[in-house]
Amino acid sequence: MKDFNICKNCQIKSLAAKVLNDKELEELSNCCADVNFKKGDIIFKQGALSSNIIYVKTGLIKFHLNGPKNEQIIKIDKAPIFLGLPITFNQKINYYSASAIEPAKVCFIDINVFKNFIYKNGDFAYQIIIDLCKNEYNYILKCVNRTQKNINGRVADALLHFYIIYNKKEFTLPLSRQELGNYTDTSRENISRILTELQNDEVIRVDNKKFKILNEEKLQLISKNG
DNA sequence: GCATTAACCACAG
DNA sequence: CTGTGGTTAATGC
Repeated sequence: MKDFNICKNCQIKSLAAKVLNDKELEELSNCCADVNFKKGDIIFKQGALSSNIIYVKTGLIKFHLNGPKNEQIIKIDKAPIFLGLPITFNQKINYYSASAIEPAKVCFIDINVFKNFIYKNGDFAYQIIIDLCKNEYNYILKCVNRTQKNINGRVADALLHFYIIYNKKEFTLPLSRQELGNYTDTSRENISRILTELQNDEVIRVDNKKFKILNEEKLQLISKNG
């Protein structure tokens, strides 16, 4: 017997789902499925067919794709987030991949039911648009920063990003040096050098994957000025 | 010409 | 997979 209140009782509803009424939430419960992903699991893959709306309830997600030369990490974001709404609505084939880099609880939602909410419920549609707008802004910001900041600034940005994600100055980096390079548009060699340099300047402490931000002000300065 | 920056390669743990 | 050193090309002063 399917639990029709599963979405209604969900504590990590999206902003969009929060504006649904009881009947709609029941409908949603009837067409969604929870799936757990382990660290490193691919949630959807570049080149594959996209058929569901995907909402991540818990976990950390890496958006990545095979570029002309290397694997590129486009962004790293924590739950709760929707994955690939533009793909699901606009394309058929995924033009990038999404992976869990920390255990993730993911909700798959039937595209047609989701579309129906958009047609029928303006508040719901509005919340989805807000979500897309925030993404647009973040991508543009990231694009400019990536082009105009030097490597030190970009690495500092990345570390500050993880500081925001974990909300702690001490964290375990869920990426290899190679991946951190792919994320900050540089080589693993440069990452290696910059991290030891930051450590020598007592801006951070690094022990393998364990990071600690010692001097946030200085890290902010590097992020700003390189 | 000299310094800086970053990419690329090679080799060692 | 990482860290380090050497080399090189591009750019700016």
